[in-house]
Amino acid sequence: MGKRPPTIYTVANHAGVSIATVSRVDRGDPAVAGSTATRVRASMRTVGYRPNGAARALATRRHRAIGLVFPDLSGPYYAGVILGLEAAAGALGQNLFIVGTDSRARPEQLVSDLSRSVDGLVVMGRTVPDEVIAELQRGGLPLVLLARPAVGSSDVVRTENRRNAEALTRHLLEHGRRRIVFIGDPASSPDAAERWDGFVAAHRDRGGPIPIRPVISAFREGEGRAAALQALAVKSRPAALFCANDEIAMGAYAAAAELGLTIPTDLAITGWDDIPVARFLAPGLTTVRQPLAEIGALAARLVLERVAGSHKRPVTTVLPTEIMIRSSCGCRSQGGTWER
Amino acid sequence: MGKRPPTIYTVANHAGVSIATVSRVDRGDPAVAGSTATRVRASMRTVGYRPNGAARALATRRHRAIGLVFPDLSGPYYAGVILGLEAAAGALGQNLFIVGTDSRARPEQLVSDLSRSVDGLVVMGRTVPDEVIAELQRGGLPLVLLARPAVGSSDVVRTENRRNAEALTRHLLEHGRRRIVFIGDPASSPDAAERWDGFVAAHRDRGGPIPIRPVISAFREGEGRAAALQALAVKSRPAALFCANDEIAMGAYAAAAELGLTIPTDLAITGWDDIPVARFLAPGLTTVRQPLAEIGALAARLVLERVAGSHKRPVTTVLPTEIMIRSSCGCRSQGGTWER
DNA sequence: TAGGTTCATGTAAGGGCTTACATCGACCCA
DNA sequence: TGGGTCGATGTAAGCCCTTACATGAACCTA
Repeated sequence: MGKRPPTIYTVANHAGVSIATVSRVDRGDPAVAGSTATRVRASMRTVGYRPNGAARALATRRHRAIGLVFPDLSGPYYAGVILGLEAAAGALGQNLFIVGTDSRARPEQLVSDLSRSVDGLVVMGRTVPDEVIAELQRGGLPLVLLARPAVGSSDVVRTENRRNAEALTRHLLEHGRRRIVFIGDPASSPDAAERWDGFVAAHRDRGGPIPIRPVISAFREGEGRAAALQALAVKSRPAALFCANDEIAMGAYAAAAELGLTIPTDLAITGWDDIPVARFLAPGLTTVRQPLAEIGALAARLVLERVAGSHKRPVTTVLPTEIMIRSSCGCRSQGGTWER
Repeated sequence: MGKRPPTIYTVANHAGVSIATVSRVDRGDPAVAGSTATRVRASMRTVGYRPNGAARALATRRHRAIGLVFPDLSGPYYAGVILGLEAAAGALGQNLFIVGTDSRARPEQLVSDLSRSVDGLVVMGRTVPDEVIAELQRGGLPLVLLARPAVGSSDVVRTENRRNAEALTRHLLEHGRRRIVFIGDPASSPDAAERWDGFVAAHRDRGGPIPIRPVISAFREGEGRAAALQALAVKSRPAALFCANDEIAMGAYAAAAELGLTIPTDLAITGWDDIPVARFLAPGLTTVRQPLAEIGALAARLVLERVAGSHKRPVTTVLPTEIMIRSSCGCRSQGGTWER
């Protein structure tokens, strides 16, 4: 019982070579003669050798891994970003650690724990106190911040919010929807705040005392539905709901259905993110596409560049977004035709 | 340039203690006197010490991490499982490596690479050749298989498919829907195969030559829509579509809308998984709930039990599923009321 | 006051790899 | 034939921790 697993020494003995040669074979070093390599590989197989990653990491001083800290792993938005991050990290030969802070008691502890085992870290949203971020940064850990205000000199990846929020709001206003309610909490994230800014700016441009009221809500269907029901319960019902993300918009769809309101005739609804299901809703959801996978991929690349030491100056990248006009804003034929 | 990061020795020097004491402080060993601990912690902070996880892993022979191999990280189904897995792993103090095989060229390579850095592995679906699984198993790596046929003596976590597929099909038949088409490829996964089996069994029970045709499709909205359009294009239009998962069902909703068919009056549709959005569709989607988070959590627990060596005998767990009757099967009032 | 406990800390031997450098033949050319 | 090259392999010094065991001081008891 408790027998030790085979190590590089086991293999070396079995094959009658030195551990250096075994190591070279394992790493595919071409300096090893073909015949030797074959023999060593055979030995590896027969003794059941599985190289120890920790030992390798210790010797090379590289973990070959990056960490991703998320507020919450669920939801299509996060899934999209993770997907892109994972693919990019993988393409660069790195493994990906993921950690969701929502399920954990002490995020700081968790993050500093994670930081022991990675070469760099991607931190998304308001998951970790700035202080912890700064601390890690001071320790020299390559860091990329996603959808989060900058801290010190980290790289930051964000997406364009303000301009398109303004454009989309103007679009609704120009279609005669005067009374528009913003559903989402501007204080919940920098992204939400910027969307709110754009929303307000569009109204200001048009002049006049137009009713603008943010309704607080978490960014999930259930909360969106509740907030929409509340927003629609007033005497002078709004003509449109500007939802801070697509999940909220889906909740708003449900609310509209419950109240017997037809979209977009009685009520226009817009979302944000362009999650995969957005186009399958009936009517298709007008929303703003974020390049989810690209956000993740870019973050991975940046953090790995830092790990490799190739860039020093902190970079803030703002990725473009794109307004996807479908039917829910009242633009196209109603019906639920399937649209790109 | 290239200055080495501080190690345990740096801290020991700075604090005037031995490295053993520093180690003890770092791990919270209560044997250290309070005053010493305080001093050491101060030194850690001032020199900017970040413990090296690889060195620790090497010394303890534990990576404190498990790996998760996925076919594809996107989609609500996978997201749900990952979420549960991550939370459970985190609660047990383990980190989680995730790897999606879809984005990678050589899954075997990838998995054996990953296996160097984890104490155990969770493999989901048909992502990796059985041979590779067997190899790892032989190497003594704790392994849990998810939604995948057993290989050798691994633990397996699955969910109940057949019985509820049969019950759901019978439900449709009893509501007078005679012509039902199964949308999904039974060959694509054991889960799909079992759902198909249940679907067939229900028909057999009712006797008679009822049209049963599986339509091949990947498990995504787009493919579901295409398959549904095809299924509905025949002269004697089916009265119901039994979709192998919810994403396919969403595609079917889109197809129905395009053809001007009302759900459930003209066409009943059922899904599988009960992804979060299912209840927000209009009409609410009748589907079968899988305990997504629980699947993941259970897998994490099992693999960690194996790591700890507490259980040896391979276990196959089949988690129960639950039929969620909403409106799309024709059961409740039509309209889009929001239902649990 | 000698011997025994207890508590805090130190010593040193690993843990399993990578890699700079040394070694050793074989081969080549003058 | 001697010296030089080159290619394949070995030697050994790390990489940074953990932990069994040793040490030593302080305190207690008979």
